[in-house]
Amino acid sequence: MEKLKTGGIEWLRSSVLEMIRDDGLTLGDKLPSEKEMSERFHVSRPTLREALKLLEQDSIIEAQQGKGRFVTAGAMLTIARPITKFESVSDMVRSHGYVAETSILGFSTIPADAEVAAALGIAVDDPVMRVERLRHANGEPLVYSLDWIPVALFHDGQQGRMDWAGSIVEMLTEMDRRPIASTANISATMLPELVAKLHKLEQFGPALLIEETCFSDDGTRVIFAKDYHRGSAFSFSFVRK
Amino acid sequence: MEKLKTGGIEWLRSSVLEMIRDDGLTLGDKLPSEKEMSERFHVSRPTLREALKLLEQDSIIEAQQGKGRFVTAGAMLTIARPITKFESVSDMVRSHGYVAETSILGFSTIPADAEVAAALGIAVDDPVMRVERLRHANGEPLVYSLDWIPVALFHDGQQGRMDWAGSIVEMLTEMDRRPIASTANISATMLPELVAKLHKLEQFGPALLIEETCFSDDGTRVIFAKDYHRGSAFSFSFVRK
DNA sequence: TGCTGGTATCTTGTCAAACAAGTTGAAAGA
DNA sequence: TCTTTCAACTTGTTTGACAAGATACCAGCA
Repeated sequence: MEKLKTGGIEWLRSSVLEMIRDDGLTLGDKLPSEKEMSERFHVSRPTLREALKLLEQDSIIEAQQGKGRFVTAGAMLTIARPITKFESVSDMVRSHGYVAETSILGFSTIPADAEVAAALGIAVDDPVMRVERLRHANGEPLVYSLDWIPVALFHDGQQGRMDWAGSIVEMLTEMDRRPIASTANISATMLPELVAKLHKLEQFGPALLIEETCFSDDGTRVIFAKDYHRGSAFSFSFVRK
Repeated sequence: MEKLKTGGIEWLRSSVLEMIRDDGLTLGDKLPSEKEMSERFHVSRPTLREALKLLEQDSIIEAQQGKGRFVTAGAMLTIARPITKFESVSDMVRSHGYVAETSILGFSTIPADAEVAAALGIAVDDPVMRVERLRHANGEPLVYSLDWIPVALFHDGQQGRMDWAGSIVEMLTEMDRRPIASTANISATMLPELVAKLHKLEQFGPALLIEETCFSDDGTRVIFAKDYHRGSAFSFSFVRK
């Protein structure tokens, strides 16, 4: 029998999902038996079961010994761009339908304070590059961002030649330090008074503040970011279960 | 050989996690081979693989054919109470360290407007129970909540005898309509002016607004809720990857 | 000595066949 | 008609086998 060249378990997982959709299975409906599905997808039962277990973990299907597998409520709740999907602020702004420009409000190398040091897992007073930026569209401010990046990540003083207007994610990618995940914290606040006054953002209104620490694939913490999203312009979706 | 009486795949999954922790495995370290682990946990290789695939989906481990399985960055980012975990507002407030009281600001049966009808999947003008509540601790307001529940869920006019001061989740549980998941939307805003004025909440400040539609296990939409969390008192964590 | 290539052996990926255990429904018996 | 029994499904688990990629080692050769 031919192998699973098509792309492993992940392909099988989405094949089953596709089957559920195409066959019009809805909540409570019974899936074909493991035997039947393993024949339909040309895989063995153990292999199929690995894929089914993934769907089970997402509460999309449910198994009942002796009876079969059934579509559960999790299948109904899917979200296009959940906040739990890691993406750069630039991509996020784009996905909200804005064509935004980026202004550099300032950047400098400074010693890390206690908060930044703790977030990045470095020592207090270790040097970090601090970048302050504002994204805006049609003259309206959208996101006020603060980013801290450990200077230790840069080679031989290359931080001087950086293009801070672009995506920091892309910049780090070229340095082989692409951030792939983060732990984040979300809250509501006003812009810090000093910031609002300095950059004429008194009309910004309530902001959705996302503080996140980004990790590269080797576990290095590469960015600590505070992004103030203008409340009247942004909202994020997610699934709770 | 004895069966997996201890609790199925989920038990096996956490056993592996526990092993990673106890053996002090960190990022990039190699896990024992499948053969070795299946012997250690007294399960067969296919069964073990089902559990390992779950960890793989969470980016906690990574498999490389011919080399082995390795701990990846996802293992480093775990969060105690992620916002993606479904829980009642009461539990959430408690977990933030508040001993809160609930005040009923009002409740009434009204026809659903377009927004509520769309969220609950019912027709406009279908009757819904609207409950308006405020949670507060030490005289300080914490969460202003609006809940809409389809009247169709109640039997023979029992909505009059309800105890709205308790958790709506618990109430629905007794009606065999326990909400188990939701799709949610988060944004930052101020309290609606009218609400602030009517209930003396002018000092509430910026609020974290979570709008969510809750589902019971049979897929019925049982609650549409708008919860305004006081910005200065709440923040939520989650993992992005 | 130093390099090359093959081989044995480790790993994960997949498959086939079998049995255990829970569920269901129909046939057999009272 | 009602009850019991049993055969046939289902998922859960095990065993054994082979394929394919990675690695270490060792013999052979220049």
